[in-house]
Amino acid sequence: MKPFVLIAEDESAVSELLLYNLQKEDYEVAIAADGEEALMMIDERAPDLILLDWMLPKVSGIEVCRRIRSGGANPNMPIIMLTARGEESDRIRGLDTGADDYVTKPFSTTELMARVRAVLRRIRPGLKEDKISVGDIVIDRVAHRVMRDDGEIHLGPTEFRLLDYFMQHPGRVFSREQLLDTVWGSDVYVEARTVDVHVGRLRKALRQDGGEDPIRTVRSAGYALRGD
Amino acid sequence: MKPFVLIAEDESAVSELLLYNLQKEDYEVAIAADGEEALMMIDERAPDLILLDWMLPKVSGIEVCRRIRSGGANPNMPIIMLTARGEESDRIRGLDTGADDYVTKPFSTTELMARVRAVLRRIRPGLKEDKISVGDIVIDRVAHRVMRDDGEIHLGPTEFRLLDYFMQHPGRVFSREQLLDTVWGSDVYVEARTVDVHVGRLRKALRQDGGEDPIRTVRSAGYALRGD
DNA sequence: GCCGAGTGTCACAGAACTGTCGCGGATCAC
DNA sequence: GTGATCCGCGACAGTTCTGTGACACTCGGC
Repeated sequence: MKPFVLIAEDESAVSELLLYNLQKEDYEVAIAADGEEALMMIDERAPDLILLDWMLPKVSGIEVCRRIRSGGANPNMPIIMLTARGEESDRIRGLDTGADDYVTKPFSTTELMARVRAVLRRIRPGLKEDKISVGDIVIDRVAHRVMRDDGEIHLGPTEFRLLDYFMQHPGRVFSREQLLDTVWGSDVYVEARTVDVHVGRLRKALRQDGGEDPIRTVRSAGYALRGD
Repeated sequence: MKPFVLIAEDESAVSELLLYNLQKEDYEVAIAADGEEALMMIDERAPDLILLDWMLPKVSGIEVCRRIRSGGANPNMPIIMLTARGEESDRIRGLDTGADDYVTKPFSTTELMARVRAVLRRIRPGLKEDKISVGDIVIDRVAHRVMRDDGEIHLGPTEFRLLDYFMQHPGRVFSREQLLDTVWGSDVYVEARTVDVHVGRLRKALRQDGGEDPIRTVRSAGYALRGD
């Protein structure tokens, strides 16, 4: 179950940026452009986390925050406030609006993502597990090890990240471009065919002890890990 | 069994900082943002230690402290009070609220961590063992000695701390940066490659009597002690 | 001052990993 | 069938990362 994040922000430049980054980290995301819409969506869709702009049209962010806290479906709903630098920043900290965290604009997206993870981990522990297993494959991200049928499998860094990503979404098909974006990073440029080679290497490593090939090729679409 | 620490603190800046540092020292941590939540979690999850803010929304820290001491599951639950400087600090010491220790904000995190360790050691002796063994390696932190197959191994101070840290988390991979942060200290600046050299020296020392290399290199990630 | 132990940095060689290419086989549309 | 794509895989050159010996520097003991 993906965590569902609601962005309440009227500047589309900001909300689009957040949307892009959150989706990349595999959250389900929705955008509300004003306070009224935000309150409606909070009520209807019960987000796991709200990124709430301080200033919003119709109903301000502060008011939204207050209303959440003072009743409604879930008064403990995690809230991260977004505020422009200097925008009553001193008073904000003093006010007991009840946000879980504050971020001042302009913000670093990586920092914000880290805070999102931190807040969600606190609320929904076990969100990012140390160990995942799919079928007979077990990946231990803390020890950085991969096991299959109690035999250890050695993978290079890229193959490890690739398998890790597949195992977070078993069964799902990813295009080469998607894989390059997430596993390699959106900033590096490499040929799409490179993915094929690494998938090949990953398959070879996983087949070592005579196991079945756990990766499915979807012609003209991409690759997927065979779900269980 | 990891010790479980509850942070009862409404300022997220403070609680996040504590969260980060406590997790780094391998405690299990939870945060309560007000007194009510704190009491609930104390009841439900029986923490080994509470870091309790003096001023808390809904139910104050003092009141939480009083309620713990005057009955409930464990009246001897260790409590470290966090108070703002000058905030009735004189009276606090006079009051018999029954906290085990007091720390005034702003506090040094290293000092607070030391106090946390101290309180837990007093309450749960043997929590941080004097001796740890992983595989055939035994480290005695009190005597500052390392044994392997009944032969003593001499290590320099840095190598000793390095091995000590590895042995607290066998199997886990640490990046060079993490190791510098914890083993060297976050305030000193040294090259990341320096870790390699010390790991090399540690390996050499541990290989003295012909034993296997107990340290695993994880390319582009860091080092780990081979778990048992 | 001298000494030895301990430390941080560097340079270099070798190991491990990466991205690309090209070929041949598999699969698809018609 | 047949031409056009698409994919698996071995090969390879280039790059990155790691292990280690060497060396200079610090620091406390004497």
